[in-house]
Amino acid sequence: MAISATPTQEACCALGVRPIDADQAADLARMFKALGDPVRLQMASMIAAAPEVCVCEITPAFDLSSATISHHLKTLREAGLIDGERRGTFVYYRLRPAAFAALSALLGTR
Amino acid sequence: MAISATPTQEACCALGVRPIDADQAADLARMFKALGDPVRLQMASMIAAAPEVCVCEITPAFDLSSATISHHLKTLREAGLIDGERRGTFVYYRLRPAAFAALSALLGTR
DNA sequence: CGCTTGATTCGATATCTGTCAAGATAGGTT
DNA sequence: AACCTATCTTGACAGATATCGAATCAAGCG
Repeated sequence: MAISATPTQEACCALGVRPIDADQAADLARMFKALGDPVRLQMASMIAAAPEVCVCEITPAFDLSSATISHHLKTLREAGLIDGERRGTFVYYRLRPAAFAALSALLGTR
Repeated sequence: MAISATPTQEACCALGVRPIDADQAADLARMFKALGDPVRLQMASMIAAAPEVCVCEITPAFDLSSATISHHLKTLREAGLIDGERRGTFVYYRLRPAAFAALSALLGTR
């Protein structure tokens, strides 16, 4: 029996409602992979806790060089999870709520 | 001012409601990392689409050796995302819905 | 028991990733 | 202009990861 378009009780979550093709999988996997590092996950958590966060606040929160911090922020940015904006000397990052909502919906039951 | 227990409008999602400590971050990151590979994400999607799926159905769905398939399933299993059970010659995997619900809640707005 | 088939583990290898030091940019201040 | 600070980029390297073939384990069957 084929998988129907209407979600049946068989599917645990949206993930199972319809098969994921390779292109979608690549995009989504990039986002999950970005969250798949403890440092980046904590960064995302920091950024999620406020409307925006300055890199100058993120850097001292980790025992890492600023090069590494910058690299992780780039990874999150290129995955589409955060957005950065320079204002004067400082750079501020904020979350992209739509990206998080999409991932949440994919994993969620309803 | 400390971050209150009640989510304010500042927090995009549960991720930002309270800071994630390093232990939590490690556990959660392992789950996200497991989903952060296109092959494993498609595997999870397959498994999510049915109550349980035989490895013998998963293997031919990818252009990979069975050793590699087994390795990816182990990664998902060790991340706590799926459970495997041997019945006779075959091994069947099913999703752990609680794990997916937890991730979904973490990323979701509400 | 020996054989076959499904699945996992082992060993090897090529690639990817996290990290830092050092150099480059951007923007403000004097 | 020269200088300073915040951030990013580059280059290098150690450790992790994806992949395979071969060996091994598990279970049914002759």
